[in-house]
Amino acid sequence: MSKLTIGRVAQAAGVGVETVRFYERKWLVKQPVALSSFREYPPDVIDRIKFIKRAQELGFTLAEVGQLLHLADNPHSSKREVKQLAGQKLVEIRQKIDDLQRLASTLETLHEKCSGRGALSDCPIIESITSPEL
Amino acid sequence: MSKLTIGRVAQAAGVGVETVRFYERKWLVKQPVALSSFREYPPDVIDRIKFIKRAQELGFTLAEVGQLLHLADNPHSSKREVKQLAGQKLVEIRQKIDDLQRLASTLETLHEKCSGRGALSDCPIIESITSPEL
DNA sequence: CTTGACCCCGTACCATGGTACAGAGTCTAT
DNA sequence: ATAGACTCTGTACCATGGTACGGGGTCAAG
Repeated sequence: MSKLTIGRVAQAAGVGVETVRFYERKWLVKQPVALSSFREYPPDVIDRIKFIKRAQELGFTLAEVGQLLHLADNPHSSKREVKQLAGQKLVEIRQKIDDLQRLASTLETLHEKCSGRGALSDCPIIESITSPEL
Repeated sequence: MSKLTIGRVAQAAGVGVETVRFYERKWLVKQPVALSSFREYPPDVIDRIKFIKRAQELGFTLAEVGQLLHLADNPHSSKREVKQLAGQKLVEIRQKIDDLQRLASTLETLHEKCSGRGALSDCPIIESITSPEL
């Protein structure tokens, strides 16, 4: 008992079986020592997979989740390291927001300037794409 | 004269030769009628490629750029259609901004709550990933 | 002892927007 | 006529995060 097959793990963690194997290939989940010919997981792997999913929701790539897990696994790691990862990610996200906001305001201006009526001639959107004149 | 080789076109448009061929495969640039065994482009293909690049900067995918080009090529198309594409894109971008802002504020809260000092125990960031309790 | 459910591995495929290569052909200038 | 620069086609590869499939092996219940 207390050992889980990959199917049960996947089910409990809310992912597909293939995803668990994929994470294993990416070293996010340790390959379990199996006595039989099937993988046998300790129950805590479920939380590990949920951790991965949650970290992804927070914007971390799998490579970064790997770093987070490595920190969480290592008794010598510190809050500083984790905070730094989160800080970097925050900077990245803010940058992306900034880019998108500039994009949105350009597009918004064009959208407003276009009457949306008649043939394509003098369409401000097409014209702006044709000659940006920034 | 007045016919350009792919190398000159690419150079003039600021992209690689492979990119021009890639656009051709994606039907964004018409395959030119060649008398010789090399592609021979009319000069206006340069503007077409610049259009593609500019539209990408405005957030359109190549598939959407294809639609825009199709509209721009077609004498029966209307401002309405172009405005609609721009409007859809605008909605998409605003949605993305919204998502990222919620992400940033979550991450910001966690980042602030973490002292960044000491070992990993009780790190609010790790704890939040471990049990989201949203 | 057979059926069905599950698992194994390896590989290929999806979208996105290109980039890079091999091995060949062609064109231009000297 | 030959070197060098350019071009041709077709295919494979990059990152990202998986998903899907083929062809088997294994395991428990009936």
